[in-house]
Amino acid sequence: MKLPFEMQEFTRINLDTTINSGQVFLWDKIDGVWYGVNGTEILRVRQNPFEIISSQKKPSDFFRQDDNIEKILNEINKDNLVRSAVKRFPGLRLLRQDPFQCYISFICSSNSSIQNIKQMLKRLCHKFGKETYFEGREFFTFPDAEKLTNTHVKDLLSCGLGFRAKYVKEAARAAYSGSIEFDFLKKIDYNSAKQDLKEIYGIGNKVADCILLFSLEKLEAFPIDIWTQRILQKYYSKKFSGLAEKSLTEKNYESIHKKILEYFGQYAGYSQQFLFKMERDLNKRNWL
DNA sequence: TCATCACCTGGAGA
DNA sequence: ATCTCCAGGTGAT
Repeated sequence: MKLPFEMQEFTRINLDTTINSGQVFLWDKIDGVWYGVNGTEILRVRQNPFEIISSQKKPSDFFRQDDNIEKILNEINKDNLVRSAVKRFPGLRLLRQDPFQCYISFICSSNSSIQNIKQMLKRLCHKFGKETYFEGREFFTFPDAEKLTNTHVKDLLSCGLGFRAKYVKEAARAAYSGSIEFDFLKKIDYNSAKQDLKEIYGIGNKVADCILLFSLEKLEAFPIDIWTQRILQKYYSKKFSGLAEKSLTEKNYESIHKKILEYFGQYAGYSQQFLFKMERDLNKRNWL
């Protein structure tokens, strides 16, 4: 009999845990209140009492409050490891991010550290975003595709993007020209959307999965990075018949994902978030 | 198809 | 102080 997660402890969103789980980069806690940039939207979120204030008349459902978390938790609850991760991080949620920001953010994430990624994105906003005032504070929105398309690579370099600058420029152009269209990617199935994303210079399996999971409604996406790989090797090498021990080639990545999906089900991405959070926390060393 | 390697940059550790 | 090493990968041989 599976352990049912139905207590309020698990269904209430925990902001600290969720924001500090490596999904988002442009969030700051000021005087106990979280402020974040989501595309052109600025959010102000308080934990207790729980309150979300958006700069937009029509706020996005950034925190995925429409998710049936009880059902999801029970569905991914396949073994003791996931069970302990869910228990250890009650209130951890996936977020629904602005697709363009998410797309650029994870292109910037390659071979970088979270601290660095935050710096890069902050500078991108400061340099190319719109200055706005919200709740008595100054913010810079995330630049749009047009703005980033029309910027010089050297200006991207000045934001510290390094070799990612050319990726960002090209990716922005693809979004601006319409050769990649997020609303369309939301509608089509996971595999087709992933294939389209991987056409973009600078997007491979891992980055594509992050974009799909965090902004394009593909909850079966299961990004496999160095940490996920470690998790698979440490705890799942038997269940997944040694696949996790091999290097992460194109075919292997796909094969692993297939098994993961069979095992964890349609909400596999949620299981990834819990496992990732747990493994990173285990290895402390201020990873955020 | 697969294994190697270079890659910008900034921060941590030696 | 100065250096090495590495970080949520990807693209090119």
